[in-house]
Amino acid sequence: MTRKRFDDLGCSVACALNEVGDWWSLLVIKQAMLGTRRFVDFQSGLGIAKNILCDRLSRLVDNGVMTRVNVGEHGTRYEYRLTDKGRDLFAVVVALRQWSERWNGNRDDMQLVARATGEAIAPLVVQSADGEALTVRDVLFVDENGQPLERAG
Amino acid sequence: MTRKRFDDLGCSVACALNEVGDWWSLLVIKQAMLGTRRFVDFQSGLGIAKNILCDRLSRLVDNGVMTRVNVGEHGTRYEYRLTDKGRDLFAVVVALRQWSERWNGNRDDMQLVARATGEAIAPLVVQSADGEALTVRDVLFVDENGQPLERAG
DNA sequence: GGAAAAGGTTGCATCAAGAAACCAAATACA
DNA sequence: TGTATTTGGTTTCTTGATGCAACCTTTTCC
Repeated sequence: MTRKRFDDLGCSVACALNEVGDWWSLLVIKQAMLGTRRFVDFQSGLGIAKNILCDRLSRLVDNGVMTRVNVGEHGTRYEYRLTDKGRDLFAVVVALRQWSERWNGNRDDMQLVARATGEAIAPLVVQSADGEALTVRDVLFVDENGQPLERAG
Repeated sequence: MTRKRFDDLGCSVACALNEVGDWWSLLVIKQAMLGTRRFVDFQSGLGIAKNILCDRLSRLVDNGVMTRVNVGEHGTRYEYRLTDKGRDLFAVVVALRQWSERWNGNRDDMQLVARATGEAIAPLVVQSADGEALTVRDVLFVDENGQPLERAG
């Protein structure tokens, strides 16, 4: 059967997962944030099969997350770069990193620091409009009429 | 071939994706954050096949993201609830929601507001230790010795 | 000009996803 | 109390995705 479409579920999260929700896409994006631009570097850096990498890169390009630019002097030699839309996934990548480090321990061989200070970046916090920290218990899902739906416990 | 393992890639993001990185898991978690606890409610709320839902729920339970509690009076009637680890994925879900709304428009039929004020929550911002907003260009990936790796452009 | 690298494509074997049918235990209901 | 329905789940089958290896064309290096 065809893979289920997620963009008609009436949910932004589903819509996002439709674009970057598969096993490899976010890792490709993270690798791009790390500085990788060439096909072979993505391949060796991630250990991904070439046909899968082809498929993911072109899908990311189709969705406007990355662009393919021709850098060959006499023809076809490509670089894949993040667009603004792709770079804006930084918060998602950081959120996943921090969650994994908190609950699974740091299995990472690299760390993320601020360029200016060299210090580790701060934990992401969901905040209200006036700056209060919010957990999932402090929020409400409301429909378009402002009517609240049930909430997690 | 067996699906590639992501937890031995030496990357926290890969490790996180190994637990919640497939198409359905994050949607199940988001649904749980919305208040859903029963098997049938997940099923009808997401339109997911029962065998897939079974598999995802038990995998999430195995990974400590959710718990299965028996609420039957004389036997087996289950509820699936988020653990602290699961609730801590809130920032990831919010990051994905906000990204999707920014770049794909709001296709959501519901909104996320602070329970106390009723106002929409603030956009997530990656910050340095002293509170400066950071983009992907403002950070450095360093290895365990503090040596910087390349970075995105 | 020759060799190697870059960027794919194709074919094949295996695994997961999706739909529907089926099932046992536990409630609801008359 | 007896029956119908709900709940939670398994099984079967078909289709799609994944991983690997081989091959291929253009481009760059020397």
